[in-house]
Amino acid sequence: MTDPLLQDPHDSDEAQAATKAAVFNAAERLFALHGFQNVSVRDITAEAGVNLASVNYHFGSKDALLFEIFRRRTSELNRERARMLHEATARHAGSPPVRDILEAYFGPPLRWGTPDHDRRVSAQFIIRARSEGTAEMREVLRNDVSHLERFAAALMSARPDLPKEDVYWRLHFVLGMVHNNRFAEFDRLHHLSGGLTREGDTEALLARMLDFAEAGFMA
Amino acid sequence: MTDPLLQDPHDSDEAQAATKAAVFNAAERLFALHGFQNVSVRDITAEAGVNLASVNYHFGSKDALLFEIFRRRTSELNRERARMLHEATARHAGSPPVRDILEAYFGPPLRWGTPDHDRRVSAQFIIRARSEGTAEMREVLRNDVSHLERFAAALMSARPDLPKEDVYWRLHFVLGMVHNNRFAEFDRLHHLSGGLTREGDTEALLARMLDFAEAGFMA
DNA sequence: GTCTATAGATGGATAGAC
DNA sequence: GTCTATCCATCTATAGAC
Repeated sequence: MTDPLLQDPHDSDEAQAATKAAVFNAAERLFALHGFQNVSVRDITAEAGVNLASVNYHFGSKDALLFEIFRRRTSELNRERARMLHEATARHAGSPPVRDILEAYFGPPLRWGTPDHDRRVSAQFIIRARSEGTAEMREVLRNDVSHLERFAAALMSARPDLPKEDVYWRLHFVLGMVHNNRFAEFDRLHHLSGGLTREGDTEALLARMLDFAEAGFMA
Repeated sequence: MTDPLLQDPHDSDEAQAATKAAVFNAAERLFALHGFQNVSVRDITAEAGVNLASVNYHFGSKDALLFEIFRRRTSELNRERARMLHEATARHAGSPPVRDILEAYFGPPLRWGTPDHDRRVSAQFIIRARSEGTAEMREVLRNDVSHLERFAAALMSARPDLPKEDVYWRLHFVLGMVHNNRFAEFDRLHHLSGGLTREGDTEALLARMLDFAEAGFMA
């Protein structure tokens, strides 16, 4: 009975998993709020209530931790987008209209960003990754465009008359609209408009974005 | 004749100004290429061919240097935009159409970004400032919206039927399109499109952006 | 496995010689 | 004013005690 191989491993396993998860979540929140370079391993372990060595023990290094958060969140986001695109395709007999395609791309990150949504920090993390990421993350962002290929193909199918070059450029413009939804930019807009704009109503914002982007695509 | 007050100050003044300018230009280029946090004072002084203490002597600190570059470049950019908006207003008897307003906003940063343009690094510097800037820079970006107010007013005048709230949101979308014109994003688009998109032709890109944004504003 | 103590490296800033 | 040498703070990563 004292043979360690016969001991129930659950207690230590769960404790270890809990520590790892605490580090993961603390890191994601701090990175999303303050930026990658402005958060130290000390900040993370203090926030998570674990000891300083945990980051290296569980993830190998600060950069590896950053990369693991990045991979998991982008994977989840793109899976959700793919699912919505798939559903739109099924609804429209293989070729959904532009608006439905764009909604599959806009919807998930926008809904994640809703105040009080449990994925709000994930949304900000991903936005930060694009401009502040490590060389490794940027390499992935630059080369891993497989999820975008499906959207580009769907858009070409919806607008077969449009030269492919134009579809790609318009997709680029649309990406810019999405990436610009940062806290700081909302603040600025709120200040400029004298409080007229309220980003809290996600569905209204989504509708506005779709109106704008759809018109641009139909030009 | 040995009184220092009577000496011609030009030699030392010019040498000092040359050192300061060398630091300024080296810093702008390195910051634009590699990001603010990835460039050290040592990198800058080595690139400029001056001694390590020059940054602190001429600018006070690394952050103050960063801020001075930021202030000068944004000031120049917004002055150019204001001039173009002013000219468009004069051309159209006080109320230019949406496309001309947008061109005054898009044109200057896009033309700065043209390959081989002498302001190409300035354009990238400004784009980086938005997402990587210091707290002080972000404070300015958030509060100093005076140049945007003129554009918002012009757009409201061009679309008096549109609720002001909509004008502000669409302006926000348009800003996202402009801010997304980074080297990394062009690379990604180039990769996605299999080489179909060529950002080198600035006037063609400007026309594409105006087609898209104008349609979005007219929706 | 957890935690402390510390190594090892880097970078911003500055004193002081010239 | 310019430049070297150095201080001092900060950070990641790890060795070693428990």
